[in-house]
Amino acid sequence: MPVHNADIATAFETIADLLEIEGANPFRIRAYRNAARTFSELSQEARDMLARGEDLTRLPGIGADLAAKAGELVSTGHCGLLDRLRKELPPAVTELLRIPGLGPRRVKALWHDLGVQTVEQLAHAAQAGRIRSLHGFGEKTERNIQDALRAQADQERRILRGAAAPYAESLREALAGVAGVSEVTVAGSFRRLCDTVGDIDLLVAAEDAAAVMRRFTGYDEVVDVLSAGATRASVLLRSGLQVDLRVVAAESYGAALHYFTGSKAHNIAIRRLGQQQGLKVNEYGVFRGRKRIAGETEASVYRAVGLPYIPPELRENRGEIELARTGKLPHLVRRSDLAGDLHAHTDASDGQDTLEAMANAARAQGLSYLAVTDHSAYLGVTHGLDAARLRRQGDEIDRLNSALTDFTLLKGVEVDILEDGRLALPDAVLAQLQVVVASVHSHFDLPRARQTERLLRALDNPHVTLLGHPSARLLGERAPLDVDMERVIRKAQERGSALELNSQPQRLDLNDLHCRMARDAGVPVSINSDAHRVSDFADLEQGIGQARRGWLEKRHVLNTLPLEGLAPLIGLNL
DNA sequence: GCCGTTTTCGGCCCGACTGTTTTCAGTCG
Repeated sequence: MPVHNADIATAFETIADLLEIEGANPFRIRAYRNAARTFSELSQEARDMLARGEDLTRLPGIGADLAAKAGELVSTGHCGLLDRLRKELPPAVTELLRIPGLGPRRVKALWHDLGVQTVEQLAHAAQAGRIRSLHGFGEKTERNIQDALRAQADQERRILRGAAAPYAESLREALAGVAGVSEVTVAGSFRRLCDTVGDIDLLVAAEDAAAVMRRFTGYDEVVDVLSAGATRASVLLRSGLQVDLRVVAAESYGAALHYFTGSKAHNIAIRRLGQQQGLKVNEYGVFRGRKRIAGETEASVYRAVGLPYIPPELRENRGEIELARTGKLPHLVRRSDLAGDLHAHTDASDGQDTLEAMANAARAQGLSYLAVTDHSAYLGVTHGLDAARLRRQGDEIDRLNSALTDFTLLKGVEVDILEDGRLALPDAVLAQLQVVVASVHSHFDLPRARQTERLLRALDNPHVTLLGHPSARLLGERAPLDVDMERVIRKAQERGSALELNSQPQRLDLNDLHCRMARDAGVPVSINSDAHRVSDFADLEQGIGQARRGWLEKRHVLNTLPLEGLAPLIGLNL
């Protein structure tokens, strides 16, 4: 069995968990966690790097020891340290760390003193009232554990950013209405435009924190107050969403916004950077000794540590700080840069609106071209088009184009990629079209080798313009295809094809890391709506957010080109 | 376990809130 980066990351994460419960040096534990992140975000397989004789210690946070352990995992599938830890501690106890309120010390006590290893055993121990007798535990803690177990059972961990937005917005409005409040911002992963969010983080600048706290904990959607102090509180909404609030004075707002936006890894890196310059960075400001030298705005915080402003979408400690230091931050693509859209449906297949309505809606969104890409006939459920219907649709597009000014409809199709990588329409039909989006809509669980070959073969078809929603994931519903994306991107590069960044909130596919891999490989990304109704063009905003997280600039995005610039790249005669 | 414009040793981000304690450890973000 080949060992993938995700396997290495899981091994290191488990080592970190077990070391933590053992009470090891916290910095050693952090080293394992950092390494897990490095491997999980790596754009190429460590296995391949080693095969090429590359040195893993060049990776951030990987020294001689961790490089050797990664090598051991790749060559043997095992890690001596992990095997030893597993003998000393039942690996199931790491599950207990995921329960809010349980950290390493308490997990260790539960296991050592009560023999509790699993979540089930924990529930039983709590039920029987055996936890309250442990040193450092009490009745309240025991009750909190039971509550946490119940909450975990019926709560999805992360939800779509788009689904969280209305809750965030109405809370924001409620708090903005409190007297003395000058600013309210939704921070956290929501502000970093992550595709999903685990909770909502709200930051408020106010003269009177107590009034804000009262309004927050008394908000009518709140079903539980998890904690509430003088400047910080957490609540649970009826929807199951957790919301964290922090209130600061206006003079600290920028520093607090920076702190509360994260990511955690970015914050740590910035604080270390400050530390090296004799500065202390916290949510109240940047301090030299006792003197505050910055904090009113985020820009002032960055300036104080010697950096230009870094947009929230980049704050993941994935190299943005180094780029900022050298003045080489990317100029991220914006919604207004989009000139067209290369993937949309009409009521000819599974869309809701007519060709003409979709054209008008796209134009109203400021776009100058739209590829009409209804489904191919293969999928019965979507009323796919065969050769004859595609021809008739083409005639209608010709008629509309002659009537439209400053706007062009392109003739296209979203053709299914069959199980073996062939396409669901004959080449002769595809050859008549201007835009061919090839997508996977079936056989999602093929083994990695076959799935990868399938996509490579589809890209080998000379008529394919771009690969639609390449991982086929549906957030919260369907895992991404098990596929070697590095090879797929390389193939697209060889073939001169593009990859889609599908803007549907549930897809956002390519993900941020794969966008960056495409960028590095010189493969253009097309940010498409995959609209099925006129209102769906609004989703492009989310696609742009994902693209920005993937470091894409205007020049990396295919459909920022005007039609005249796009045409030669996709083999189009205007 | 990593790392170096001050270090090859001795540091490693920083503060709020809770509960169990009687001054603070544990957890979280």
